[in-house]
Amino acid sequence: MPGTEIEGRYSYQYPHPAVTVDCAIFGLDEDKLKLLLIQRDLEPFAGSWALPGGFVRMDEDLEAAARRELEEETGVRKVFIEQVGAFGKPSRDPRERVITVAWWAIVNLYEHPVKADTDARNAAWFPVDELPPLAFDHRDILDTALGSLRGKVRREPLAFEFLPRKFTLTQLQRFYETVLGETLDKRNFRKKALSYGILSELKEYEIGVAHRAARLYSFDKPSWNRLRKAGGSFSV
Amino acid sequence: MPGTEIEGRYSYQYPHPAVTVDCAIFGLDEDKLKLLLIQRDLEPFAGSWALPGGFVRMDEDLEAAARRELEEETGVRKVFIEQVGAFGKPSRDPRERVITVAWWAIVNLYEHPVKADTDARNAAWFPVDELPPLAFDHRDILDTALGSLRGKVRREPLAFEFLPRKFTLTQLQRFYETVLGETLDKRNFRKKALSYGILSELKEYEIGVAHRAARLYSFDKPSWNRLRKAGGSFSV
DNA sequence: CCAAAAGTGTTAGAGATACACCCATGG
DNA sequence: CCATGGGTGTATCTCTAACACTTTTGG
Repeated sequence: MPGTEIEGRYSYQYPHPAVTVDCAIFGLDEDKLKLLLIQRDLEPFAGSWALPGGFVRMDEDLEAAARRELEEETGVRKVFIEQVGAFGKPSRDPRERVITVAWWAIVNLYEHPVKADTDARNAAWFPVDELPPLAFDHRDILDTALGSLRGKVRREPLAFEFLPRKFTLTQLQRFYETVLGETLDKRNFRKKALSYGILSELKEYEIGVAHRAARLYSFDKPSWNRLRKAGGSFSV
Repeated sequence: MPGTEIEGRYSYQYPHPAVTVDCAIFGLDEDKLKLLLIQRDLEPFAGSWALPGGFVRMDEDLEAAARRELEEETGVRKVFIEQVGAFGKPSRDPRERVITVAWWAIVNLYEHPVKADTDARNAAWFPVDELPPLAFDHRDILDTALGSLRGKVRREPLAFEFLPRKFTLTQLQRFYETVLGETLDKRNFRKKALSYGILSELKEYEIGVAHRAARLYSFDKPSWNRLRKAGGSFSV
């Protein structure tokens, strides 16, 4: 490695830990932020719940490994994922030294319900504020992931990666309230959301609701790109 | 690993890449933000400049490894360091698969000048806006590290980890201007810095300057803890 | 007395917050 | 006609940004 004295045939002169990726997969359900967990069937921590994860293959990019795990668990491709960081306390896995690179993603929970037992593994969505004890150092990882998620969501228009292409302002507000865990003032929220000029007002409305139908909007990506290039930001 | 079917004696069933830490060590010099680089003497990238780094030992925490590298290079202990994240493109090191966990630190450049050639390695400080081409993917790492540094410095009172215990408001302002790469209005800066109530006005003044001596301040950590607990923040 | 940096307040504008009622629809 | 959520505007306040001159000190 850079700055160290390494010979060509050095491969096993240096330690080679196992490296995994673990994914904090968030979903929204009825105004609750939920997390997808897998119940372990083997030791250590057999029976405990854990973040889905797996080994990084030798020729596989870290992000690709995370996406592979995500897809195996949920069937979802092409969502936004973000790295949380590396976790590597020597004792975090009792079997051997395992360094994990953690990621988070936020997926539409309705479209991807559980898809669990395919692997004979038990999977379930838990509200983030009512989680069971987690295996390994997954509680630490989750806490860091949640901080990262909330920070990112505040500063970048991630909501639109998650919402359907056409959405109501109330859906958008709910998204923020649920992810951030705080309530927002309706009028102020709408004013602000519209003020960036990155939402297109459609000539369509919600259907099938037992009350006045809400107008639909879509995310105007070109406007966002222009705004971003002009040094603009997006925050709620 | 969590969610995967692993047996006890599985050690070499799964890939074991090499894992390193690399450190972006920043220092301030005459209103310039500088970065400590090491000139490589071996292939690959012999002669190129690189971030200091090295292998993570099998029983060593990632942060401990980063601190060890930092201390080897600069002699500095007990400074604030922050993880940037893991970088692991399969091709990033031509010799074998190497995943690196990057960190940044900010040290006092005067107190820790170069200390380089102890290892027969050439080390030097470069202004961050006049860097030579870097080895491996270190340019990527650096760019990410700089973003992380600037974000962190804006939101947390890191300046005081770096400045001497007693400092002038001008020194504080310089710190921010240098790290953030932008100039700040003197009156507004002072007003804001003092508004948090986390600076103690000392009854001492700068000495030995050829102009009016500036008042010294110190960081009042208890006040900061109180403010932080009350949900307060610090931003410039 | 000159050079160099310290120190100090006010104003205007932008953005944030607080707040309550009528409207449209389906059942 | 009722329950449910949709939709709207204003006033206040706080925070930010812009801006220039006098003071102190050492040389």
